[in-house]
Amino acid sequence: MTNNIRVERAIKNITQAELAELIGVSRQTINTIESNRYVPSTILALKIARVFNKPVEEIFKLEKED
Amino acid sequence: MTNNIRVERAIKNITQAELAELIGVSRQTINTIESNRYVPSTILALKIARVFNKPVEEIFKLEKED
DNA sequence: CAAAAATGTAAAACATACTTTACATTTGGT
DNA sequence: ACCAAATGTAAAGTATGTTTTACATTTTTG
Repeated sequence: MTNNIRVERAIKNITQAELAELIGVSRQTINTIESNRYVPSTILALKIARVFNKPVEEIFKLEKED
Repeated sequence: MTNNIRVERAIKNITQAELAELIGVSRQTINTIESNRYVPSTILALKIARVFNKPVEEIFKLEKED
C-alpha cells in the first residue's frame, strides 16, 4: 500500500507533528506511515482522510502485492 | 468504529466465508471485524470496500470515542 | 423435524501497529 | 555559515490485529 500523506500535508502546509496532534498519535506514527513502514489501522486512515477532506481511497492506494 | 459489513453482505448475498475468500483472510477475521471486536488494517478496509463497490467511509464509520 | 450451512466465540500463537525516548540528518530562514 | 525547525531512523516495550483450530449455537433448506 502507498499513500499521499506527504503531498496532502504540503497542500495544507502542516508538519508531521501538527498532523500527529490533529489526529492524536505520535509524530513517529505519522512518519512511519508516510515512509510506508507500516500500515495504519482503519481508524487512523479515516482520521487522516478527514483532516484532508478526501476519501480514504484518494490517500491510501492498494498495490498488486497487497 | 462501526461497520456495515453485515448489511453489505446481505445486499450482495454472500457469506462470511465467501467474503473472507474474496479478500484472502480467514473467516474469523471477517467475523470479528463484523462483530466490532477489532479494527482492521487499512489494507483490509480498502479490500472490503472494493468488494462492495463503496467508499471506505460508507462501510466504516468513526465514533466519538475513536 | 432433521441435516446442512452459516455464524458466534474462545484460546494460543504469531505478526504487526503504536508509543516513548533519543539522537542524527536535512531543510529553511536570517 | 549559523540556528532553529522539520524530518529520518532505531530500539525497547506495550497493545492490538490475524491465523489456526476447534466447538457450540443459530439459521436455512429439504
